[in-house]
Amino acid sequence: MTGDSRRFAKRETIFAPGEADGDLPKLISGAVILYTLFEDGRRQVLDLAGPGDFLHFDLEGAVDHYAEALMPSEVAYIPGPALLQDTDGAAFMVEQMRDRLAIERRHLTLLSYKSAMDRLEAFVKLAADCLGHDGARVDLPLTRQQIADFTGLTLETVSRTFAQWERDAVLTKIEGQTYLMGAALAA
Amino acid sequence: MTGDSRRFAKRETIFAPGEADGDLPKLISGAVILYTLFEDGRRQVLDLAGPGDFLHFDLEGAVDHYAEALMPSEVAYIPGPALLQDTDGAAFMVEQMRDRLAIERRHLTLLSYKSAMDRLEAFVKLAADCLGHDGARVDLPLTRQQIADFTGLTLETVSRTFAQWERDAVLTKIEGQTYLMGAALAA
DNA sequence: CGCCTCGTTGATTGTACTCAATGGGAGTGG
DNA sequence: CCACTCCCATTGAGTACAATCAACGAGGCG
Repeated sequence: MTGDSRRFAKRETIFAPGEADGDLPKLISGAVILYTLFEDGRRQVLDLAGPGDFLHFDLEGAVDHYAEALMPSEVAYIPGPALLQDTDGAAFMVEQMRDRLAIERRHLTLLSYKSAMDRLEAFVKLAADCLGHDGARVDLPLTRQQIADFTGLTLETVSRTFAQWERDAVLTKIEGQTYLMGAALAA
Repeated sequence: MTGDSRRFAKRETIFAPGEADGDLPKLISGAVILYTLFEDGRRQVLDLAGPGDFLHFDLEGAVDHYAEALMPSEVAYIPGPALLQDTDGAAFMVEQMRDRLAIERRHLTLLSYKSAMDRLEAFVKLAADCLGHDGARVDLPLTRQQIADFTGLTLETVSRTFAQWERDAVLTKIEGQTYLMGAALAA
């Protein structure tokens, strides 16, 4: 079930729309952001992927989004058609897709919130679940712009809200991109 | 591949969270809305389903959303585990899930738009694709509140935008819930 | 008729967007 | 080492747009 694998540097593009060759890219380690690009240059982040997640499920058709490494990452390429031949493999793939669907729906729910704070609270929790966290410690290897593109806000609003949270000790920057979630967020 | 089937009246609940029995509900005819309910009573519409769509993919685990008929609908129950045993069946299911994922991502994109008009324009197109349309004629068997819950707006904003569109002949109400999309929307 | 749900329209307010300027850190080259 | 640049982040001021609160209208049904 393991196939070829490749390593990607931070900020490197793993694939772009239109590329698909029957192999399914599965993230072994690192973190990846999936997004689409509009004509006007705006980006919409579709998903975050952590170790174990598939980056797309297109066996043959054209993928319609970009994948970019948020940190040094390793990607394995699983032969898709072979996976489907096997009953256990098919069940595994269905389970993976169901998990993705559930994540997308949490993302949908996030975007339905009308206030910036509600959205960002949901974002931090979702990112923690997608990318992994150590208790109340979370890594957010995203730029403010990427967080904005994930939450449907502007980078300024994201910046202001995080600043407010730091003042209120809801979220504390430990160092770099690692934060400590306060009681209000840890739930 | 066909199993039992059941008919549901308009506004009837097809299933609620927590119910799942290994059979996959597939919509034969009609239209269905999938949504979640928050503690505060707010609803978030997750998806619209038309003929041929599965209403969930949970073989055993608990479903986490509601399904409600938007019009008289018929639902077939496909034995899920049996479907997975078969190679063609598994491929079919994977394809269905991939389509759902694509729809959810369009929905995500819709919710990332900041203006009410952009969101509702994307909504009308998405609903047309999900529920079917006859050229520029589209049926929107949703209440204003349901459209609001789909787009993350309020029912007042939806009402105002539709009124504006009727004045500008962007969207014309033919009768009841059937509308005619103008050039601006037909794209 | 009275009741209820759904939809429309109006007036006001608040929040996040927009435009704009400044600050800070990483990397490069003299 | 310092000057320079570039990118990302922060902060400020003003504004626009949708949310909110509220009243009213239209249709369906017992």
